[in-house]
Amino acid sequence: MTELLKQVSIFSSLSEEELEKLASFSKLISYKYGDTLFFDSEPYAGFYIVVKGMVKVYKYSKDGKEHILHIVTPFNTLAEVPLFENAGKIFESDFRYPANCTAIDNDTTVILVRARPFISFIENNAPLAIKMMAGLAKRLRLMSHHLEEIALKDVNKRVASFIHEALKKLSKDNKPVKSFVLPITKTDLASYLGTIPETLSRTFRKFQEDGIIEVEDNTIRLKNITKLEQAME
Amino acid sequence: MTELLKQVSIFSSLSEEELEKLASFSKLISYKYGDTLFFDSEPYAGFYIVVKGMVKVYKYSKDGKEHILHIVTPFNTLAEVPLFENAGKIFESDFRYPANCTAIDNDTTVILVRARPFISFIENNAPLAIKMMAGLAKRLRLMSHHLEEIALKDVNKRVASFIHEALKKLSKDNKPVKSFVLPITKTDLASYLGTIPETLSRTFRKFQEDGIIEVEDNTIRLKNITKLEQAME
DNA sequence: CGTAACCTTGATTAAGATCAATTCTCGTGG
DNA sequence: CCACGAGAATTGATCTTAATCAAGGTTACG
Repeated sequence: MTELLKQVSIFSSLSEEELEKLASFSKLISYKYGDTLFFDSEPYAGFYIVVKGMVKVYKYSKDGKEHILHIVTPFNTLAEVPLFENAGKIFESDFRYPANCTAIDNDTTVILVRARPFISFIENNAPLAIKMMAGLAKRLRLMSHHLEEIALKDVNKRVASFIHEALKKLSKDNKPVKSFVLPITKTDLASYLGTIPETLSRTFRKFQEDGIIEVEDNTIRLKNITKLEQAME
Repeated sequence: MTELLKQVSIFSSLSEEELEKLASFSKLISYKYGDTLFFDSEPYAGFYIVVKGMVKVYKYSKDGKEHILHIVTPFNTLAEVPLFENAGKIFESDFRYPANCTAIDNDTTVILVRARPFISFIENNAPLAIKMMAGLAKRLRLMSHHLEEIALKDVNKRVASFIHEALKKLSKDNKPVKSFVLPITKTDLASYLGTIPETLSRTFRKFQEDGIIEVEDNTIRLKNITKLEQAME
């Protein structure tokens, strides 16, 4: 397991010895598509690192609508919030997971890091604390961006921005990528974008008719970057 | 200034000496209503602590719509995210404020804590790092709650929840509070709730007609808790 | 195969934004 | 001290967006 832990960026500076200590209170677990890692309000055991596959973190509204807060990909962490929120008072407070989490890849593997020993571990390791803080800060920025998208933009703009960002993320070294495969179902994507499958489907169709993109199953191919950028604003 | 710093919960464990060190690279600044502390994308100088008054942190959409991300009240911090996000690489990266921030009280005082010296300061102080992490984690939870509200609830439910939470926050020791004064303009509240003043005004009126609350200027008085709770779900 | 989940398309409806107009308050300057 | 103008709030009429409702088609898996 230490080999896996080493690949997690926040742990990259740990010594072999520290990694083994970390591994000693961690646990490797595998899931299939649709398996649930934890439910909202369930007692908190610790945080997770996805090492393979993918999971979604989401909430339900009272009437059963689902909204995906984020999708977590390999070597990223999730559910660290309760850990730090209660850092000082870990033995007194009963604390719980703040959302639901389910595997959305049929071959998903995660590491569960138990909360209590980890808190002791981090208390003597300021550099690690600062790295984890960077992770939290990044998450905060992503969530603030997500909120901004949902609060300020209509569905067309959200979808256009999503495609634009996805392509940008894949493009490296001045090599623009112009197509990608959706790693999740369109239903989940709709939920992540704060809409419903019907509306997302219509939006994709409209974008095709307008010559912005081409959609074939789960592949999205960019046809006209200028039009895409116009659709974003 | 150390007297003020001492009242900030994350600094509560610092020694007199440490507080003075902190004060040495901090700066007390006063603002009037409408004064802007910083703009989105402006170069990052450091984070702020509100010690008096109130500020709003907000984003603009392309067509000028404003959405308030959060309202910051005395002895809370803001704009710490860039600090940690770049913690390791503070000297290389040009980093910037991620949103706009404006005073919304005519007598607002803040402390600006400069980023670079603070990073060095925290690097040798794991307990402080962990406390700041708790602050970030709490912010993350609040933002996730905010996102949930906006993504999953209609305006009626958002307004009802807002009133319910405001009353709950003020109620202590089994002493239910049944009225409160809005600390911000209704226009700002509308922006925070992801709607517009017209819609908020109509919602308040409907709630009055339904006998849920009474609104007089900026005072909201609860008339029927059961109906309020029904309106929330 | 058969069932269930996913996706698409069409028709309808409802929520809430936009547009427009009026009133009120408050701070500023004549 | 009063007048003026700006921002805030309210109300009404209208319009747009996207959710809901309904149905059919396609794919994947047991």
